[in-house]
Amino acid sequence: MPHRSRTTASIVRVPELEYDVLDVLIGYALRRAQVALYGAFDRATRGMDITPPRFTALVIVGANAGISQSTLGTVLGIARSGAMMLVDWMVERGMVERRNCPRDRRAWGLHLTVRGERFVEKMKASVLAEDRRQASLLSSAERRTLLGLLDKISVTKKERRA
Amino acid sequence: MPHRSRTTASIVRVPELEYDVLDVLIGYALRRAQVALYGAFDRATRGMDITPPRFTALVIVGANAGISQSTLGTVLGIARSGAMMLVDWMVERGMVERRNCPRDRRAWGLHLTVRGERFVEKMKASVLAEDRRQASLLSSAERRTLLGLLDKISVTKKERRA
DNA sequence: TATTGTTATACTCTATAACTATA
DNA sequence: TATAGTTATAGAGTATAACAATA
Repeated sequence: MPHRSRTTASIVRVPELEYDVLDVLIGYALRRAQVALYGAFDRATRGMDITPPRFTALVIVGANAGISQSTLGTVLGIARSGAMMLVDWMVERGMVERRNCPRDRRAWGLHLTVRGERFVEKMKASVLAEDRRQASLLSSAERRTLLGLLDKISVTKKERRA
Repeated sequence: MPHRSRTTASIVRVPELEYDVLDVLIGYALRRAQVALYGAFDRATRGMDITPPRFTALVIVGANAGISQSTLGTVLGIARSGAMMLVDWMVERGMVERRNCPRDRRAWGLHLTVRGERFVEKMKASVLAEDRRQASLLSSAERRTLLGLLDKISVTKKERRA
């Protein structure tokens, strides 16, 4: 399940066309909405060289100092090898440090550097503002409703069984 | 903006972790929901060698006989070259035919074959059923509300200016 | 045995740029 | 000039499999 690239794509609704079953599929409606929100994300992070997985990784490390690479991968829904490359990227840019983990000598404990903390704050503020701007097409009540409904359907089959 | 691969990924919510700003971002909630719906899509199309772009392309061609490759690309939000490879794939499997376009001799008119029509019907029924099953975590009123809210935020900046 | 991090490799989807035929 | 289709190339993101160190 690859993540989206930097390029701002757009799904244009062509009025003359029939969309058939696509008009009633929650999955397709989600994709259209996500493309629009990715546009907002792109504007918010322009010039920062940030992608959605990088954003998520930085926020998670910032809020969970000492987290391991494997756990980070689980949160992002990617394999260990991918999490590692993501961490490499953050380390190369001086935003994250790998420190020894006292409890498990196999694992690294990930921590934001001071530079990383500054960057994460700036990035979060910018993304949050653009997300709100895009979502300003909704009232705040509608926004809460949307978050609630999305949360309800975000359950995987595995979790439902558990 | 690459599409998702076949592998059913999963974003696991780790209860011990702080999610910080991710909990209030519409964009992140959309991504989680989309991952769950992709799981449903995967189950629905297991063994069919179908991906979301292939599904969308087949449905659109089926509902819009004679459509050109470029228009198809616009609907999917991908470049012409990508639309072409998608059409190659459908043609190789005997689902779609490229016919000469009477109005514009540069373009192809795309049409489903009889085999393609049968396949599309089967595929649509299966995907719709799984989408409903996943969305059955919602009442039908909630489902309509969700579709409406998603539609509201699916407007790109370009469209808003227009 | 199972798990963490690592490395190497391969695959999918998409973009870009250049070419041709037609508009 | 601009657009439709084509071709070739490159890049991002992810998966898988295997290995060493540790649990």
